Amino acid sequence: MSAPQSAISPRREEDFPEWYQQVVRAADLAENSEVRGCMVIKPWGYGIWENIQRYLDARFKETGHSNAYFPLLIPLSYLEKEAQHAEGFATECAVVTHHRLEAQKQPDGTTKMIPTGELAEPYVIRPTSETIIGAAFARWVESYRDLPLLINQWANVMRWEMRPRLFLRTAEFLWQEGHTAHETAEEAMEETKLMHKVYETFLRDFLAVPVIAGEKTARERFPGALNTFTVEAMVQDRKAIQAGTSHFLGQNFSKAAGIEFLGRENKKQLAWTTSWGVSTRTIGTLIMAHADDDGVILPPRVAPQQIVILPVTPKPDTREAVIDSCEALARTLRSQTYAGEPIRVHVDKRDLPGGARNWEWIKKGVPLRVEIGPRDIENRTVMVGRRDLGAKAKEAMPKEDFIQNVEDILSQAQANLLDRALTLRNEHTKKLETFDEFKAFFTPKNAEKPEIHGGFALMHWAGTSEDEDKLSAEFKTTIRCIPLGDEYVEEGKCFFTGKPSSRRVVFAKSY
RNA sequence: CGGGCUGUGGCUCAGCCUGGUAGAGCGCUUCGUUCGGGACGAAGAGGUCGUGGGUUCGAAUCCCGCCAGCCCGACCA
Repeated sequence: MSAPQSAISPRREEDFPEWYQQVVRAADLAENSEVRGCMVIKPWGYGIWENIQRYLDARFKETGHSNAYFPLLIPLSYLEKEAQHAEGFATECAVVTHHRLEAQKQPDGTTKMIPTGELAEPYVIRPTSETIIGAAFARWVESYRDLPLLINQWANVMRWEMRPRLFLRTAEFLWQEGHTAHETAEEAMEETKLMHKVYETFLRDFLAVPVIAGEKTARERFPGALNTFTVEAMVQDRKAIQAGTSHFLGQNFSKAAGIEFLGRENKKQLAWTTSWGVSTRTIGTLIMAHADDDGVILPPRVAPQQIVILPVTPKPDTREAVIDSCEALARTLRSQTYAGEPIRVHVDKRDLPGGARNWEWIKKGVPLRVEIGPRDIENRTVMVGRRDLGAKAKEAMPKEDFIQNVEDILSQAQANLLDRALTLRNEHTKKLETFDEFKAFFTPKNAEKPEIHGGFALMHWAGTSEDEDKLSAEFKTTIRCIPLGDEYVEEGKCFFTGKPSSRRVVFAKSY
């Protein structure tokens, strides 16, 4: 009878991880499958991914990259070529050891399939493709004239994670991985930074998620990389999430794979390589950054549908006129653009109780809901609900005004989400000086049932990887990055070792 | 991989201790009444109780093995 306080239970402050799972379910984004750790991405969730792909793919092409595709299976020996890399991924690899099945009739009449045909050399299902792409690059590169080689692939990869969570950490996930080879270290570093910048812009402008861009410490680096650049977002439980990484691989992988070329001085040289990736994890980031206790809130730019029109049909005799009016409005809106693309509009004509249908779209996070009923047709008005202003927000406006201003309204919704996320991050980012302050910041007040606490701590740091281990063991905090901006540069003293430090780093708990 | 817990209609779960052969709420279908609104009533569909074995006249319930999932650790995009 009476509607619950909020559509999602528990609410964020009650149990954030459970809230997250319920939001994913309520919005019909994805579900756990029968395959351990692997999810089924449902149309609404996949629609988000398609938009992410479309945006990023355009940026990659603009910056000179081409798409290609490499095998899912990697010869085991390839993974052994780069020692650090091999160790980094060793504990999470699925291994293919057989290539055929034999049907065996059981006494009870059933059939069992027995793997036979053992492979001489097992294959590993790619956890990432540096090694096999490196082998291809070695074949493709002979001269400095073949460089730079700028390749991206859209693919699935598999990492046998211990504790999977929808979107955030699944055994199989979708991503793009860029792989490039260059003549000089400078060029490769420039590429690494360029793609890092692309990711930062993507998160901010497209997903409305502000990020701190920075460099990883040695402890947090990609296995085999000389440098890893990251973009770190803060989500609503104040934890950090790594939303994209760009790696400067130096000559490690060229050495391992033999990516050699004849240089301008007729000398054999090793190429300098990079790799960079963004995964379906960004969908989890998006949810945790923006969703509220009534479900997902999608920034318009990434929403599969930006506007859903809901015909209000109280009486059968006006139903057809209302639907016609909705369809006409949809056509008008679709002929307009937002952020350079035709506006995506859906008319939900399903014969469902109006309230239930409305709530479905609230939980899915569609940016604008537009209701049109018989009275609106008479008055030439529409009821507009902006999801970013809350589930209940609803405003009547003349239809012509809405059509005139729809692009602005979408822009405002997009900007509002970014502002809100930025405000949250600023509120929970603190410059701290002492170990005691650090400890207080990262210690929950209620140890039994830890409340949402902490955030980003900007600390002076001059410690070692072992010191990072200690802090990680005691507080579950890690250095998320050494941020790039000038605002982090200042003289001070490391809070842990007391040694002099010339810039602050970002400490946080993370996903 | 260690420690704890759990597997029962689509979903959430009760029943298990004290064995007698399956229940609720939500969801779904149909009909009616409502309806600018996450409505109400009635009727109905839907379950080899994770799996294999054992004990028993009889097992969702007791015992053993296996599998899967969840939570807490270690690992991670």
